[in-house]
Amino acid sequence: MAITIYDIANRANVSIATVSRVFNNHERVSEGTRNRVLAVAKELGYQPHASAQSLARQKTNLVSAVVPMLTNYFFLEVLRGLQDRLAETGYDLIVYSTRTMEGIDDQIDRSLQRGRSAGVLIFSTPITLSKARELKKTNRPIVLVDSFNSLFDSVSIDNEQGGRMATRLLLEKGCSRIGLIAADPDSEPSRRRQLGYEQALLDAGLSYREDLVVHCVGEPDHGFNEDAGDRAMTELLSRPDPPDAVFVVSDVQALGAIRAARRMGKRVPEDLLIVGFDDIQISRYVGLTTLRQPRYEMGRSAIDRLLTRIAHPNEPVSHTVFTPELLRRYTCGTTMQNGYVRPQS
Amino acid sequence: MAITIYDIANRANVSIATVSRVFNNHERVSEGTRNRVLAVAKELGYQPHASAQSLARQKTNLVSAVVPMLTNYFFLEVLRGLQDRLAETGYDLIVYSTRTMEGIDDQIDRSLQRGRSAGVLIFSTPITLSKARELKKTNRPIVLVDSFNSLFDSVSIDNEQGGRMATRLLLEKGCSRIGLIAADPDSEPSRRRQLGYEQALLDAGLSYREDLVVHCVGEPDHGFNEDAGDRAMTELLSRPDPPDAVFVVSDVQALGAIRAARRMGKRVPEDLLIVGFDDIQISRYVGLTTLRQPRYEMGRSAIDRLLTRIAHPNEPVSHTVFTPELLRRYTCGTTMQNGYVRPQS
DNA sequence: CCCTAGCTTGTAAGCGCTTACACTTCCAAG
DNA sequence: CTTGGAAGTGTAAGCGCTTACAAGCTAGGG
Repeated sequence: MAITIYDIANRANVSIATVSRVFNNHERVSEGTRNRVLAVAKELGYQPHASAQSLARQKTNLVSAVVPMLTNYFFLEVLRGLQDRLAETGYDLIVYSTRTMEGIDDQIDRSLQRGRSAGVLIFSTPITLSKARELKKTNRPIVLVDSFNSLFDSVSIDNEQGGRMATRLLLEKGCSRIGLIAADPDSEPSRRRQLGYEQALLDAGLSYREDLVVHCVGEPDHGFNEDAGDRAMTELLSRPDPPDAVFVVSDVQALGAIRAARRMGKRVPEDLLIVGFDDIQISRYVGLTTLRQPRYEMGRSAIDRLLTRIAHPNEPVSHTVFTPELLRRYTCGTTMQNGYVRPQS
Repeated sequence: MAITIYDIANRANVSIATVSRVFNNHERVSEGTRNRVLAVAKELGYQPHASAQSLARQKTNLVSAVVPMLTNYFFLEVLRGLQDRLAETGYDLIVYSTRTMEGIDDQIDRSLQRGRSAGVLIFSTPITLSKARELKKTNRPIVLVDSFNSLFDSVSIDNEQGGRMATRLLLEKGCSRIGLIAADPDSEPSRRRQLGYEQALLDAGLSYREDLVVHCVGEPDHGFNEDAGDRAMTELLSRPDPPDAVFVVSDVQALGAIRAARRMGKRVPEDLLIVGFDDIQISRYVGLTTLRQPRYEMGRSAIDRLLTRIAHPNEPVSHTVFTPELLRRYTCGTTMQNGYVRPQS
């Protein structure tokens, strides 16, 4: 078997307590003993056993992240923020991810298992009321990222504000028939972005026109996919009085929407302005105007919150909200300079 | 404190052994007892303690992945493959990632800690001979992904073959001054791809011309970044007899290379053909001809190997090599149909 | 020379679970 | 009526570590 603290103790002629002390950097160990133990440990290639440690210490140095659709570039960037921050703290990260929203509850339960991790980050997952109560009862440190629930700490983005910013930009550009391509109404971010859209219209004295709005329902990933965007735009453009600009609630959908628009003979941005949301990696290359989420910062911030929560279980719940940043690019009529995207001929 | 197996045992009037049996689906527990225990457990919201379990069982259901540069889209896709396969097995995944190659050895050591995980996947990391011996000595299940070492199981791609395919394509297109933009020579994939390039030239009766080759050295991420590609292309095109086609060993670099070429007045693909490597997500939109790595499959395959290794520690080492797939797109003169990329005006 | 304080180290009791082994019933076969 | 075996359950010994408490030792003060 592998070598344990006992083997070291034997060889170094000390008790296991002393060996443990050496490895935990207790003072109160004489220089001589410490060196002897360290030497033996090195010679034998000793490593403390992680499970035994966390059992005895009554705590673990693992943290979990539950992530739906790891496909999405969004998470990658957030994860990077997490990891960078985590590296500074001595915690390691378990990633629970699922392709679909179906399995997500199981993953959450799993990640919550006692003794597994010190706390859990739950990404982009709307929490039902009953689930929230259930989670609260576990009394485990939990931080919601990219979603909101008053019972838990959260780090998210101001989706409404984003929706407003997008719509306002299109209004400024002189558009009057501003359409909306939303995702599945199940999706909270989508709903909030839509809300922002409606407010901006109202503020501008325009009324909400149902014939300018399409929801992507019954699609995979809550409608957050390219084909859904394509279909939605196709639908929108075949209606009697089609829009002269469209706010699409996500970049992935926007990509499909652009494709559809061009296929149907609309020039973007000459005939039709488009604004997306998320600033996924591709958007820069395609010249898609969009709202950037500070993903990296959100990741760091989320870990910070979680660690604080772990340290102070009873402090009041706190919510961190980031404001998205508007990136004006080609699809809203801004001239391009990056060498990839060219105006249509 | 949290509820333990003892609490359940008390309330259900059985011994802790029986409770344990119930939770481990032992037969030899009468229907009645089982139900009673389950009922009590549910009522009290009991969950077994993960660390205690793995300590007692002498094994864990965690698996680690050590990943350099989580930035890279490459890993995301592989991780997806991993997770999908993992979900079928009951294992969970710890992700160790680093921004740079510096910290990678620490992460490896950390991931290798006893009792932490049942096995480790090491990504895209060249292993020095001494490190290899050291790792071998730990006797832990290890699988190398996207790199090769005869001492360990590995899942990788035939980089040489890929380099050959890329170069041959450019030869077929009638190019005679085929350049190469490589990454840092420290990078094994880059070296191998270059090797393929050289072979293909030789096979075609052409000689290797040093003035057509640029290595990206002293750059972040071993030269695998857009700006490095930009600088390399700038350099290449300002030489006396510049290439009429360039094989760039990675898509990220290729993106920068294209940007530079266009800035310097070269039309791609009219004046200059370009082939990349990796098929990152953007490539499709930009119309970059490239070699696709079957990332998803590699992920699945890697987990399979690791699980096999965990189950049979003494079987001989095995190597799985995938062949890349050539994707002919716009930058090698193929007509585009996807609606994003247009020929230059 | 004794006593005490301060270091250093050891002893042992957990942490929460698994599991070999032992024990008690109960029932069918002899 | 024994007896043997199967079924159901309990006892207790770990798994490898941490840590409160106790004990041994040294040196300095009175």
